[in-house]
Amino acid sequence: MAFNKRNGGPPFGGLSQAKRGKMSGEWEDSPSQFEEELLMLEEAEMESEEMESQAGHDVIPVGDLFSADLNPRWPRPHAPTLNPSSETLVFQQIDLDHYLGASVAGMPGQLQGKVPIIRMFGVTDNGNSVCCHVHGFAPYFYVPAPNGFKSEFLGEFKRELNSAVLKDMRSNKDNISVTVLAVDITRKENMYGYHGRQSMDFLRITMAMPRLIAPAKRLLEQGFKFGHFPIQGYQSFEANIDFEIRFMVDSNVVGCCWIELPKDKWRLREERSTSTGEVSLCQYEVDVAWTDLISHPAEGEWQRIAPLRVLSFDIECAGRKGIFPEPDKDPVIQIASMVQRQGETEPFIRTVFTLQSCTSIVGSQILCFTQEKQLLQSWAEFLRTVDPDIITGYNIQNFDFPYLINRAAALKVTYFPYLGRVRNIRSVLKESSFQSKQMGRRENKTINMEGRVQFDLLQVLLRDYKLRSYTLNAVSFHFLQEQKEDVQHSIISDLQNGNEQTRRRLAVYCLKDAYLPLRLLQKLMCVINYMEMARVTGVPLSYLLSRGQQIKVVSQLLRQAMKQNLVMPVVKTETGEDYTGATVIEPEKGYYSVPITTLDFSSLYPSIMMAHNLCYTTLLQKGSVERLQLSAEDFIKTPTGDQFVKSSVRKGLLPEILENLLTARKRAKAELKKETDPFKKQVLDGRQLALKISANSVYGFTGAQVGKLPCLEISQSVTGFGRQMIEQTKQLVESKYTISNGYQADAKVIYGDTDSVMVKLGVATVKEAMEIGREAAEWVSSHFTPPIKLEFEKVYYPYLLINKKRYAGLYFSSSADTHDKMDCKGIETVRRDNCPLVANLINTCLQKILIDRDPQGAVDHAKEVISDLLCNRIDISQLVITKELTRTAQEYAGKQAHVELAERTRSTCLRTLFPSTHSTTWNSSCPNQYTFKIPFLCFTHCFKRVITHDAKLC
DNA sequence: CTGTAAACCTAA
DNA sequence: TCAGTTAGGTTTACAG
Repeated sequence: MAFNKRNGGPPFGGLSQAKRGKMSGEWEDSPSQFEEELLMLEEAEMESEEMESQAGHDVIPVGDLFSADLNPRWPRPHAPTLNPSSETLVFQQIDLDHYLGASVAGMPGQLQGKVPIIRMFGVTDNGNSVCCHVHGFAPYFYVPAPNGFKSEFLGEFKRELNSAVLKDMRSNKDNISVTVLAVDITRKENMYGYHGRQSMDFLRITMAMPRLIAPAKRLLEQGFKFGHFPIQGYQSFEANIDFEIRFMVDSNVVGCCWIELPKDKWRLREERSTSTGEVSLCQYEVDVAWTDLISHPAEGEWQRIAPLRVLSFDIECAGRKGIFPEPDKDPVIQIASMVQRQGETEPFIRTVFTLQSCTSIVGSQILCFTQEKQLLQSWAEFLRTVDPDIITGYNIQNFDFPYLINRAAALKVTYFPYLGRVRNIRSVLKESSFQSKQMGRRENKTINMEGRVQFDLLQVLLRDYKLRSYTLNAVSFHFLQEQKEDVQHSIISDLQNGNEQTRRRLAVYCLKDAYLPLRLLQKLMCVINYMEMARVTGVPLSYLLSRGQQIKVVSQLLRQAMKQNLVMPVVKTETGEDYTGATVIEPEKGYYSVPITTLDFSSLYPSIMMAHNLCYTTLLQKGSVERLQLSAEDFIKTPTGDQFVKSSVRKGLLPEILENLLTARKRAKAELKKETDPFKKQVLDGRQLALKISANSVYGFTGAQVGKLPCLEISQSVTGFGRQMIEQTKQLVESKYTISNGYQADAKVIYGDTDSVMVKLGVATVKEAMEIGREAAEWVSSHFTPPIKLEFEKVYYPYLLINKKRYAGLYFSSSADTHDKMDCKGIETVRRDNCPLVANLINTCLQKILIDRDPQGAVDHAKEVISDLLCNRIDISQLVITKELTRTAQEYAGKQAHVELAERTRSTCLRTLFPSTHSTTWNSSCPNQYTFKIPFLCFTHCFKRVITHDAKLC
């Protein structure tokens, strides 16, 4: 395990390679800081619980592991008996899926054969787990009714389609006799394009199970004949919607919302024995009709979060020297787990399962096993007993879980791979790879775990944060200023093969690796932020980590469309030409020792879509203007020549969604200001963030050519308006702020990108630059349609404009007297494809130029560093590009890789500072002289400098 | 030596 | 069956 994610440790080379002899002295000495923390946890609990369980923290023999007497904390709190006829059941839903099963007597839906059943998992306020089977909801899609269709043809259509689908099946192992459950006529309108608010007859086709939708759709598209109607192809609508999303949209359920089952409307399942008895491990297992459940919008008291159980774990494997551990050969020797209730600050279960004996660790429980099989078996039982709602860890998705599953299979631990909440569903490993423009090619492993959300912290960080390194050690240091326990992964096997003391050392390490993800999850408020995102966009929590951006927009679009009786077409994806994006104003490169005012359009693309009512439902396709006899006041023509009706004719769905998102965001921000409870504050902050991100992804959705519903007319109109606006802004500012209008100087827009302009107003102070900036923003805004708004954001003083998308400056916004920060865009300091030496050097140079205003100092500093580099006086860690390290470390393990890498990065570094394309790297007649260039020094009149050194270049 | 893709990463 | 957009700078690899 250590190899993949654990190349953290101390930066290699920086610390001496620990030898066994030295270390054995070390670990018996003082306990680490982490051990002291564990001790404090223990003491705090002893006080509050008065020795509730002494056995819980000793090394206990296997056998009575799961007895509540020995481990009272493991199981969930006792679940009071509920009477369905007189009591309601209320729970927060956290995961949702569907399965095919026998119908349950008394519940709606087909009676024969297998029926789709929605399964919701959740937790009550009391911390009890719930599994709720929702009955009677069937998948469906639409096709337009053919011309001349009448309701008396419905039966025939249904029969013909049913037999066509049956015939199409290659095998029918479920022995399905009915595929089409129902066909109904309904009035709907195609959401793509404006057709004069004409609703048409649509056939709503309900299928027996979700997987029958695709063949039915295909058969109808290819050409379908029924009754006396001629053969014809049908365009399908909403046939590509996930069944879970379909259910959630139709029943008004959003991700992580609270569900109420009214009294007398639900049924409690009996013990396992009967055929329709309990199938899950949950404390309450119930049945309800889909029309009977009540979904509460996340407002007021329904914003709260149930006391979810979050389990974090980490495994250690005994790999062979220099070989990445392989599950069919190398044993799992330890598994550390920590369990925390969402909202609390510390884990209440801290345990390590070890192979062979292990000295006790205060504040945690150690369970020792002599057989690896038994260790695995018991850990699986531990997991099922603790019954976590959320499982986290570091790289658990692609390493720990797959390793455990494969190892358990190799050792034939039959009852290991049942990690979900449904008794008879085996957790299996699936390997898949997918591709996207955003992420590139990604190989991924997945394991099904019904009812539990896998929240791999590495995946969260990869999605939400751009970091130089994603090792647990680096990430912990970055966010927590804390690091892993110091154990080199190369000695893990030695520690295991030592004695109970050395294994204890390993256990502390393993525990900490389970603890850190929990701390990070808390610090970054992942659970809250993701829950808010699930609530705002309406998708299940698990989709946020397993799926892309589009599903979130689809979910919102369908919800909005349903209100207006609009249906979404299935479009075949074909990639065409790219469309034109934003304008980047040609920069007037240089160093500015005067204040530069920056004006920004806030939420540019969303506000353009709102201001001009751009939507699928308002798009006028070719010939529509004539056909619908629209007058010039009814529609607009966008800069790209596309036409859309105005909101007076029809208000678009997308503008509506965006308005809802942005007003909800304003409200959340206002509430955030008033709120004093820190916990509620976190929730609100998570929400406003989710709302902002959601608003910004709507534009991208319309432009995604390989997507669910691309509409390039919308996206190219949006960017077209944007281009027009930035140009107009430049002209407005430059025309008003002139000497002839009584201002100190002629204003000049020196740069601008997409939604911003940087203006040299010719004023001497930051204060003036701010004042005029505010006034200018307001004045320019008045030239645009609301809610488009230009805002004054900041003043840069001084400002170094290197190139398009590359600049730096001191950022003034809160005060005119002191700068908030040094802002760097696009420069080596913010790029992750440079080694730290380059980033630090450039950063220091920028500081010297911008803060100290000492360009010569920058040059001197650069000389010094480069001299150190040439003379081999630079620490290896400064020369490493982390990405390359992780790649190379796997190619050749061990120290040799580091040395080779250092050589490679040293030359990379030299190339960066002595770019061959721009200047001569060295003078061959004078081999000790190098000309170096830091690209922006040219703006400070210290362009090329010659450095002389007397070291040999490696 | 020059020109040009491709790879990478960032700005917005 | 799944994947948000375009613009643009910089370095590297490679062909001619």
